Amino acid sequence: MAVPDDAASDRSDFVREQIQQDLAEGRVDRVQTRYPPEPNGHLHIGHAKAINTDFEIARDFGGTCMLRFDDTNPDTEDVSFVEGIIADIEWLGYEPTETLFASDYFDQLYEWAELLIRDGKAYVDEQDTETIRMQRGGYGNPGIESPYRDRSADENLDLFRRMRAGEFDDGAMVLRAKIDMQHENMQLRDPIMYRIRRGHHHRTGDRWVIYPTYDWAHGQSDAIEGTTHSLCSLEFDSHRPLYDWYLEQLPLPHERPHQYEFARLELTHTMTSKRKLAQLVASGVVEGWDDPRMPTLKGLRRRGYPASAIREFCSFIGIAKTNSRHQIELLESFVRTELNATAQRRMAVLRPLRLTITNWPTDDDGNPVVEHFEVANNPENEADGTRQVAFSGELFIEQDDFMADPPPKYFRLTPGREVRLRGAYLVTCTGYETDDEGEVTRVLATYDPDTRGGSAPDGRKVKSTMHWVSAAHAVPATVALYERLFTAEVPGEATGDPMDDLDHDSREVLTECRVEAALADTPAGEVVQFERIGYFAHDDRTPMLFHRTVGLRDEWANIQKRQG
RNA sequence: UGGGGUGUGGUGUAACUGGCAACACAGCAGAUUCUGGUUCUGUCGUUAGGGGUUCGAUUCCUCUCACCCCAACCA
Repeated sequence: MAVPDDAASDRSDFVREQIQQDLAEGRVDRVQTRYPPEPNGHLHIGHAKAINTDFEIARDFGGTCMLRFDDTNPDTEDVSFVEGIIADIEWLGYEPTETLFASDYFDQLYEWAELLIRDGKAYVDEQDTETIRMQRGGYGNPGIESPYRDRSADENLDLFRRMRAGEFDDGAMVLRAKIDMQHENMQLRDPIMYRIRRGHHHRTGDRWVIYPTYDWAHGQSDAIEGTTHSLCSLEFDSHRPLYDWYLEQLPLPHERPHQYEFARLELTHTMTSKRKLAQLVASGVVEGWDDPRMPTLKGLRRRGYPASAIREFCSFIGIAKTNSRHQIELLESFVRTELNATAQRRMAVLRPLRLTITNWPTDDDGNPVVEHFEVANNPENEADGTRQVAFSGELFIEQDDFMADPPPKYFRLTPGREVRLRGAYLVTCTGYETDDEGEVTRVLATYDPDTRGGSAPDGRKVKSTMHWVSAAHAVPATVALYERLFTAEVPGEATGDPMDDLDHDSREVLTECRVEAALADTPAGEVVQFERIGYFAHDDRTPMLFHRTVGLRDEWANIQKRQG
């Protein structure tokens, strides 16, 4: 099993402690986990935590981790999901020891079902769904035993074989485990093991018309594969006694696996309901499962979230049994930390405002002089080297970087003030032009020729350094800015429907951006830092389209917020 | 209703199983800085509630409260 070793391996949690104890006391002599998705949808950030947990725990104990598809419901599953899940796990950076399918165990599961029938521990029930549900009791009502509960083993066997042979219609009968209709745990009130379904299965085709339920397939699959520690989410805790009961009835090829439950990952401003996510896609609120606003792994990837940042985040938050919701800001801080170290710096002007250097020289032919400056690709990493950026007398700066009448603590360009154009010169604002509506259309400034490279020989300081592009050398680009898809921290908390908290303006597309020429060479999918703005992912199919991964930390924004 | 699970700063996670409640994110203040970024320093603030055992309780006992899950022929 190959997994990256960037995650902390010295952390402790209730699962790791359990495993240590199992090892120490000789209950197991190896560790095997599995990640068991149903191939009926796309993986999202919540799944990343489960994947991280299963793979990292196995790695910490020198064990193995399988990828097993729990494909026991032909109605909802599809190969495209199998392929998507495999690709997403690989992207996340994990390599399963083996990729397996519960459907490969259908024969074994069937044999074991017959064994239970012969032992008098399972029976065929011919009642309909509604009746069975009513008889299960609950909400203060006692369970009622099915009239078919005490059939002979021979009769059950005959019926079950004919179920498999396709003699009965869908829903006509089911195989049930014979446990205890008065059990206080509802899961043990004669649970369904098999139902008749004529859907086409993505792997077994039409070979089967009966399909095992989750409970009858899951633990047995774990056991067949040799799973030692079966980790799942909290809502399965009441299934654990059933998990154990089934395994106790069967001759297993390995030691018995045990199930442990931990809390799912939830994030603020994020909704991970598969059905509702599908609704977002279907209604066109987002552009697809890989829309950069989606919490899917495909979406996060397109947005520019590094897989390593997602892994680090998952490892950091650890596993616990408390239902909780992590702040999306924490994930974002992991993304920034990773990108700060790795992303190449570039200059990009998102909302251009013309800046004219009025004392800029012309050459012998009367054309403005063009100079080239060498700037660092990443000040955090000298090995990333430098690049050349063209500079001349006509530039674009960010509209936000000039104010004719600035509020307190505004450090940027304003009439009379000197600032630095990053890597180039110190310039002083001498005036500005406006249109009929008073909008600033052009800023005028003079440069100090003695400050070439950006520092003054007399050592004077400026309060602000600003990014810029040369009007004649910059190239156009489209930049998509994203807000949170859901405005509420807990989508749906107020009304019960997450869709009520949807921000229908969560994407702003800027088409007039001017960016430095080097950005045209950015590989598809790569994330760069637009200096002073944020991290942006070059789209993987549309050249010169950039998605904002996450903004830089912005103290000025905080100041403005406080100023109201 | 029955059963199961969980409660620690604004948020999330820890605390050698009885011994100074810590780490991160967020916030605030300062230093550094050719990114209002980064980095560094400081600061803020926590054991759901009552009772009990104990020299000492987040930890043990007890009662109460709150929240989550199960009661599909989904997983």
